[in-house]
Amino acid sequence: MPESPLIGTATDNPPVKGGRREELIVLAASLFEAEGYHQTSMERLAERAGLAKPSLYHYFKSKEEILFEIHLSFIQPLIQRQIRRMELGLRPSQVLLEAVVDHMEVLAEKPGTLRMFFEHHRELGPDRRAQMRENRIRYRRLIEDTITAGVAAGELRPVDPRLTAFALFGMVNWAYKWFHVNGELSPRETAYFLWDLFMRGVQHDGTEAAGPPPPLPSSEPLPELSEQWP
Amino acid sequence: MPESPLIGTATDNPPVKGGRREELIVLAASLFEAEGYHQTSMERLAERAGLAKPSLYHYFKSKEEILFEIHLSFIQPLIQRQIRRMELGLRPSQVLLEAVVDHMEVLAEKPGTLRMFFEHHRELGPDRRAQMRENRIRYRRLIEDTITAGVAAGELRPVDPRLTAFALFGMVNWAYKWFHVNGELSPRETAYFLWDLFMRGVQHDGTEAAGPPPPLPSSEPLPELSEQWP
DNA sequence: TGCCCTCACCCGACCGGTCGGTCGGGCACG
DNA sequence: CGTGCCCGACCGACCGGTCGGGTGAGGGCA
Repeated sequence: MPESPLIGTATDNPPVKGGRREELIVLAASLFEAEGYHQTSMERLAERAGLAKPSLYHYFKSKEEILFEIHLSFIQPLIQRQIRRMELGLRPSQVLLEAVVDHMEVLAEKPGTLRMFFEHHRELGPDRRAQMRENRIRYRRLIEDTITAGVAAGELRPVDPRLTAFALFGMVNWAYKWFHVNGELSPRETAYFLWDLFMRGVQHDGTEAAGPPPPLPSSEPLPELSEQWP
Repeated sequence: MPESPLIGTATDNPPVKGGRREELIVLAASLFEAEGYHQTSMERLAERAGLAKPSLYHYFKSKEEILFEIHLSFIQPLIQRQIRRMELGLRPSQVLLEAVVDHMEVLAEKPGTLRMFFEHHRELGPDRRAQMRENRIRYRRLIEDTITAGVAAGELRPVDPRLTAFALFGMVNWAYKWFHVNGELSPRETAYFLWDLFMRGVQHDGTEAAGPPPPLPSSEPLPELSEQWP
């Protein structure tokens, strides 16, 4: 049984449409990644697909629809997988690690997808944009809930779930800017590095902030620099 | 004495050009933020500036030049301030905090600047893009060096400076996606939250990873989900 | 003081190119 | 003989950028 209609369904919009469509979506993402979304014309995409431009419109109603499908192909499995994981009764920390791994694997397997998702959602029309907004919020809540569960289980110290989720998202999502397939680190290793850093930051501190003292109020910063800050 | 020529200089290109130019740069950034870079025509920008389109070309040679100036107005002060801070002999952790604060303050004071810097650098022409690449790398090295210094000073546990810098950048830079001026947290408070989380993650662990055990090798994840991951 | 020239600043009207998208039709397979 | 798939040719809109010219404040000069 499908999701609530607002959230959107993957490829039921076009009824059957064989695997070619999905190939085109992946191809489009990697082309947009390489040459930029706005810099890539439909003509160019068709060329790379071995088609003429009008043929693309046999598979998609518009360029925006392609962009939207790229979005869906990322967020839908991510949400579903996260839900399943949470149902399995794993430790919250473990759930978080697997979520991070999911992200990093998309990075490796569907080049461009992450960039489109993070940098071009505003180019979607109002309806689709709203739909993606729902999906984003929904996924974020899942992560927040996992964090909250981790706190309740005593795995994490008491933290603000919202801010903490944002921080985790930042660390992980940012990787699309620097992660290279065929780099020294595999997606899984990268995921583990980031997750480990995050977990350490969020664990109970045996010594109650042993390191540098919180300099929040005292650090009115570098007065002689302030004025040259426009 | 100015920087190396490749790195670029702020507003010496146009010789004098009163403060109007800078106003236009800030206005453009906030407009691009609100309506999208490609969705904002020069006509529209002119309108919001109370000018006719040709008048814009009195101040800028092209739309790309505006984009470039937005980039510069962010990265130049950031680099200079970071260099100065490092020369002052503060504790590395303190230097990092101030750097994070810098980011968050730009977010509050120059809306749109961060988004342009992170999402539209690929729209710059080859020369300017290369120039910004230099600046990026340079700034990253400054942060990496600060991290290395922190390790040397015993403030941080031994970590990979490159990966750790990326993680920090992610946490901090991502804030442009969720931070709201007039939200509950000020830029400084937000900076402190993120910095604190980071520092905890990077501190010496008194108990050598007291929390969850590293599940890297064992966690071949959820086989029954794997196949539905395209 | 009055004149003119310069130059920063401004604009209505226009242009050329690009690009998303369409039209009408062709081919082949079940 | 429909239907999935494909295409050459075309169109309309938009947008970055230009052209040629206008205005007025300031400054040198007689």
